[in-house]
Amino acid sequence: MVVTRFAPSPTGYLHIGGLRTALFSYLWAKKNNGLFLLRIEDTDKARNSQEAADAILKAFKWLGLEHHGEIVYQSQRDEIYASYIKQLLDEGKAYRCYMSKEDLSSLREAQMAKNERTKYDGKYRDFKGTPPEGLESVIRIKSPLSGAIIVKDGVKGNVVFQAEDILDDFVIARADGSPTYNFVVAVDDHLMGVTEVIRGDDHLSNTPKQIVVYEALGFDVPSFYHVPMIHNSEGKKLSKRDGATDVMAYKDMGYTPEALLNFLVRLGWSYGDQEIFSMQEMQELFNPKDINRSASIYNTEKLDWLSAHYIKNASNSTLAELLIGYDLFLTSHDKREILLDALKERAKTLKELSELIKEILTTPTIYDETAIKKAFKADSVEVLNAFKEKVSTSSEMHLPSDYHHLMQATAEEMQIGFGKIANPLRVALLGKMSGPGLDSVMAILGKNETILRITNAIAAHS
RNA sequence: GGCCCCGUCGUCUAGCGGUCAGGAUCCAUGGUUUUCAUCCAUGUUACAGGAGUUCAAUUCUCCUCGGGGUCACCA
Repeated sequence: MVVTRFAPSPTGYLHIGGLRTALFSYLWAKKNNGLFLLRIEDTDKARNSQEAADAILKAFKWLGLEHHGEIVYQSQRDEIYASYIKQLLDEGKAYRCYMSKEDLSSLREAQMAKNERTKYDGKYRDFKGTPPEGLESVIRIKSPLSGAIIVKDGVKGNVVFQAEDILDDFVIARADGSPTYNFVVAVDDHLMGVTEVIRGDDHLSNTPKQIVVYEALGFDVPSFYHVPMIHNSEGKKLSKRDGATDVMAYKDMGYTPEALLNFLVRLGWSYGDQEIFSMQEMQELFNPKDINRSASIYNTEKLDWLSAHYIKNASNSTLAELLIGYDLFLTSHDKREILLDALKERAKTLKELSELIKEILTTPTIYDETAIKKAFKADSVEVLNAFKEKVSTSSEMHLPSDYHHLMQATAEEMQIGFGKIANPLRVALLGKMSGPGLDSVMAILGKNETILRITNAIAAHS
């Protein structure tokens, strides 16, 4: 069975990059009828917060990404880690190191001065004497001093590291006894039964250390897929300074989960020329072996296009429901279909759509000057009056076609082109030159509001 | 700096020795439309550079250059 996981450290909100690796992990588990697990990496008590963990969960909920089983909090697993650390100690695969932080940093300085790689020198690796009195100790794992460590990576291929280049006896438990990242990752991934680790490629150089832990503990090493970074426009790793990287900010901007997820799944992954993926399709088609090797630059042009696509293809009832979040209760509006049909292809986000709706439903009080100049000619008042007269004396005015017929009749009777009536009417109804078809606008507004707006415009400009 | 990864249109990408280097987005132009938007059509733009291997390299190898990541008692 395929078991994947997402393992954020709760130091802040869920950002775009994390969401993408979470999505990849989720999709791969789904595709294989496997498990997608969630683990909160909060071993560093000083840096983590429950609020941050909750924020991440909230984002998952909005996006509809569901994880299996209980959430694993590393901060609650001290005894488990302690027992494995004890095991390594007992087996002689790890040892106590009494070097003080001061000594460690002067060791580093000396190495840097000699232009050597900074690493722990193994002073206590084979220490057999009596432990120094009153000194704190950390626990270090015995790493191989030489030889190659090969990370078999599903996207990068086999990556070979030389032990002497990168390894030293790294700390697996701090002075206060708490375990460190590279240790707990390996322990938890094993205990949780994780078979495939999909994560950012900033973790690639940590992987050899984790392999050291896996091997010391006798665990099977899972498969790795290191996903390239998402860069900002400067080509650097996406950070919190890059503006809207909080996933929930996209909700506020009016993007839907389906648009955001579709956008993200195509960042670093592709399936031929296909651009549009429903959640269903993603689950069927995603495969981590098709992940790109190179980093991508974050740019929301395509997100906007995707978002517009999903909005104009959404059903009116779906949109009406989403719009409730913008204080628009179209569910009870009898002109809902006409309104949404007319406006949904003009909005890139739900927020825009809501603004468009509010705008059209608001009686204009100011009229765009250039529009007046362009459309409100000397004979316009006469034309509008004639049209208004027709509207007021007609009884059944409901459909766009009802209004369209009256516009046509007016134009014919006055022997003028259609534009002679449409242009001033547009300004009268909307206050500007652009907008949806007028017949739809009037059907949405209804007879009384239509007459009112025409009357207002005439009064303001005659 | 050591180690590791990466390098196709501005951006997201297809390509897995022989292609007019394809699609999408963006931008521009034209058409449709009473206007705008949508939609449709058309167009501009890319294999970082240099050596090799080969009958043939975007594709394989090496070097250079460029970019990124990582080197903690953070994750």
